Amino acid sequence: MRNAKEIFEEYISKKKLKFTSQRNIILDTFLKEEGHISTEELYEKVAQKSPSIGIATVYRTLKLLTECGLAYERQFGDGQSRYEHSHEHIHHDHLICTGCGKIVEFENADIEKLQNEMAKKKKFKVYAHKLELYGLCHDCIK
Amino acid sequence: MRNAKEIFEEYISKKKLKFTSQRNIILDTFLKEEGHISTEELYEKVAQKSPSIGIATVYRTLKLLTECGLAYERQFGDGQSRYEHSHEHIHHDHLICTGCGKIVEFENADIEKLQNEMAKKKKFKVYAHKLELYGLCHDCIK
DNA sequence: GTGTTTGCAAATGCTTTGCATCCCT
DNA sequence: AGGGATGCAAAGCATTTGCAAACAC
Repeated sequence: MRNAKEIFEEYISKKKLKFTSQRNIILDTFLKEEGHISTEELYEKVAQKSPSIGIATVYRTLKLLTECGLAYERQFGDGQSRYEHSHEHIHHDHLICTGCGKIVEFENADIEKLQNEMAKKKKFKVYAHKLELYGLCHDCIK
Repeated sequence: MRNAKEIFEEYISKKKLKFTSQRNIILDTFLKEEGHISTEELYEKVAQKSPSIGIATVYRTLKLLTECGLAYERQFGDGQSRYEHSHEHIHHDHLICTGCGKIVEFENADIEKLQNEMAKKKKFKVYAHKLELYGLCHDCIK
């Protein structure tokens, strides 16, 4: 299985783009991150290693990572996009606690199967999906 | 079954807010609308009836309608929030064509059942969910 | 009357873009 | 060498907010 950097380099060269040190650092930092990171948060982590990198470059690189399928973009309704890596992860969905903001991931093959059946019925070819359940977690119910 | 205006008036009085002509017009306009309307689009429709209403009031009223459960807020990734009415509609999800932007609604009780089971397993009490399938519609596959 | 709401404009927050310079290839 | 990439600041959007005047109750 190709690793993330190989996928990125392949995408870069196929599009006749350039593999710069900034893109390398941003990719590494992104891959080390678990969970759902915002551009701002990623920028702060990147700036620790390389303070001269501008946030615009982080935005531009995150867009590239999304295009080549290494990152998933998600909007949880807090006014900014959040990203997570798709590589090395099986597909999963999210339970979001509206009390404390906690995000729990889950994965359910039966739901996916039903989704695909539904898409077929509506004559869609589905490439991606988002499923988010909003509610209160165990701690916040009290 | 209470109609939308009753629900809104009830919410307004419970919160000791005021039922103004602007809120009335915005609610009426919103209810006449089918599908997924953005704040800007709703503002334009409202302005046809009552040009003096400002867009800030539309934003504020839409927030109220969301709070009292009459509107659902959705983000389809085009950079703005879109709203649809929840009243008089059974719950449904969306198929979104990334080719032409078409949005098809569907409803599937089996998926909802699985979602609730999953929430229970993770000890969540779920109040809302969003399910969106992204892909190409029949016309765009060609 | 009094506290909320409104319209306006200014402010905010996230994201994108123009441009001169820099740097892969 | 040459075209894409970068950092910066400015621009762009959608959305929110401060405030004085207007209004609902």
